[in-house]
Amino acid sequence: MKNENILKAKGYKITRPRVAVLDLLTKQTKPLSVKEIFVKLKREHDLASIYRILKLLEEVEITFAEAIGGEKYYHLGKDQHHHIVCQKCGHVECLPCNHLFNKIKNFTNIKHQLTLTGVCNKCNNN
Amino acid sequence: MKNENILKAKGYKITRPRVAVLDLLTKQTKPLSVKEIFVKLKREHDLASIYRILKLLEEVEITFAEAIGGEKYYHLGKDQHHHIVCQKCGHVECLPCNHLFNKIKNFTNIKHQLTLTGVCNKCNNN
DNA sequence: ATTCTACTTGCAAATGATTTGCAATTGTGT
DNA sequence: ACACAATTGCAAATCATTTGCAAGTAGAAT
Repeated sequence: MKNENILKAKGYKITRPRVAVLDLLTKQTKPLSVKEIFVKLKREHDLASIYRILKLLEEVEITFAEAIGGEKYYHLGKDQHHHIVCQKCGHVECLPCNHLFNKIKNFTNIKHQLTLTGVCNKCNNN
Repeated sequence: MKNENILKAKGYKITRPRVAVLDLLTKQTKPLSVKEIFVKLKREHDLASIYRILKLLEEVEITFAEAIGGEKYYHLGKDQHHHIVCQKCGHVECLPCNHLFNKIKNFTNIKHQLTLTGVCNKCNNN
């Protein structure tokens, strides 16, 4: 199902800023920070609205977010893939599994972090 | 080498707050947020100092940090292991590889994020 | 043990990311 | 085109983190 239809199906309106964010994310090959999205959309939309839109898109599972160095980065889609981030300049690249070892050659001093999230027992019970 | 000696060897002083943070981290079995460290130390030390201490400890590789949902969590040591985080309450558990599948049984709706960090080509060249 | 000095801390204020309240605006069904 | 609820834009609040600076303290020298 097309992303806009997912929104519509759940009763959300198709608004200019939402379309703008979706269209922008569709073109990306790497995750964007909220600020980057704001700027790439030429500051035509309110930053707070972009935050709200991204949170909504995350809730309906059109996008997903990752915390990289104190900032959230957003992505379309659910296909699992990963990232490699420069410790100095913050440059981010996507890391589909089959490219992993090629990309890694371009970095030194490699470290990794794996974080799983789920819903814990306690939260499942109330 | 003992952690305090690592500091001393690099010319840093062994101060009350630094010892307090190190001692606290030594007792933990899970990563702590800065706020948690501040509270567990009974607010006896300045929050800004704790930030500075943790940043220092990270630089000299006594601790390492991970961004979990917009907040940094700190750990002693370099041994690689991972975390599972409740999406609702933020509860964090450590995930040594050999325990991975046991822990996962206590969570539902599991997703994962792998982030590698390194130093990229550009940063290596200047 | 006392003094000296540079490194550290504590406090307050700044910064950066994100959230929230609210009035004005705008999709969407009728 | 109308009406209403959902959504946006703006401003102000909040939360994590950083920074400037004066006062305090660890550790070397005396």
